Amino acid sequence: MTHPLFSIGDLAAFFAITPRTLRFYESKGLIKPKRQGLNRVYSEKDKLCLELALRGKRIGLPLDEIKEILEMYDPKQPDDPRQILFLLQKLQIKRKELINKFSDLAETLNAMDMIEARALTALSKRSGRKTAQINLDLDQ
Amino acid sequence: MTHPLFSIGDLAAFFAITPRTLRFYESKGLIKPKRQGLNRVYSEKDKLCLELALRGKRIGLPLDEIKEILEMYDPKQPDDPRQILFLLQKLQIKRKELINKFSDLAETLNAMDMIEARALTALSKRSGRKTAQINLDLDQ
DNA sequence: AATAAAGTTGACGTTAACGTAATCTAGAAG
DNA sequence: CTTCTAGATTACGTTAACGTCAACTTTATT
Repeated sequence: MTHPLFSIGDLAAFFAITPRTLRFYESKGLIKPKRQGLNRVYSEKDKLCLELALRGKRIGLPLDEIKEILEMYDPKQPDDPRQILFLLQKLQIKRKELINKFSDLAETLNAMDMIEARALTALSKRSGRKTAQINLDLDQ
Repeated sequence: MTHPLFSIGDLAAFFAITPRTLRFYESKGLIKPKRQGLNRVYSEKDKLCLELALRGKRIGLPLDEIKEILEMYDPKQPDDPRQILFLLQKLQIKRKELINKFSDLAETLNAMDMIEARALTALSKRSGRKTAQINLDLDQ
């Protein structure tokens, strides 16, 4: 069961990013692939880290924050209880930030619902019938 | 009931941003304050737009996307049903993007839950008791 | 042996989103 | 009348997150 390894091109293609991005993330300490000679070799774990990182990006987190989260994710658990406590505190803080984003997202979606409702009534006032038809067209 | 008006300094202070940011957003077409002579004068509506914009920023939207959303929000509804339909389509697209962010956020929070669980068990294995105490300290 | 394909390391370029500094103006306060 | 103070404009500076290009190496292919 030797875990699969990936070249920089493989991984870039898989996530639809460029090799440059992978090298850049490495330079920022987000991923630390092994080497075979000069060439980078990515493990399954590196792939997973990258997935987490890209998810972080999609929700608008800067790379240094993503790095912090990845460091917490590191399977090398700290032994010292004081360090664990510190990690738990950081987790709480990050969690609150993310939950705030959650409500910001929810409110933004709410606002868009209102816009849609307004547009739909404006439309039905003009076209009389056909509203149901139009809704069908729009939902997928 | 004359609606309240704000200077650039007022509004900046209210949202804890700088006047520069307000001028910049104006230059990008996000807000269009009136003028008294040279000075910008912000209405309640401008304030609301700004609130939406800042919310958009917090969830990681770029300014040009925020601008698109604000334009949809514009109370000047289009008359032409074709334009309304176009707006509804754009809304659906944006909505899906935001919902994707939602799930990304949820999964990221999930990952953090797993990290926390791991850290908590690692902690309890070491410190035996006291786990409940620690949880109390951390929640809030 | 020569060429193509994929990878490596610099190093400079680019875009977004402001920060910052200089200079200018209009109104308020002493 | 001078002196703040707030705001305006212009313009250059900055940071993050890569893009792009040049020059070189290694491996695979014809």
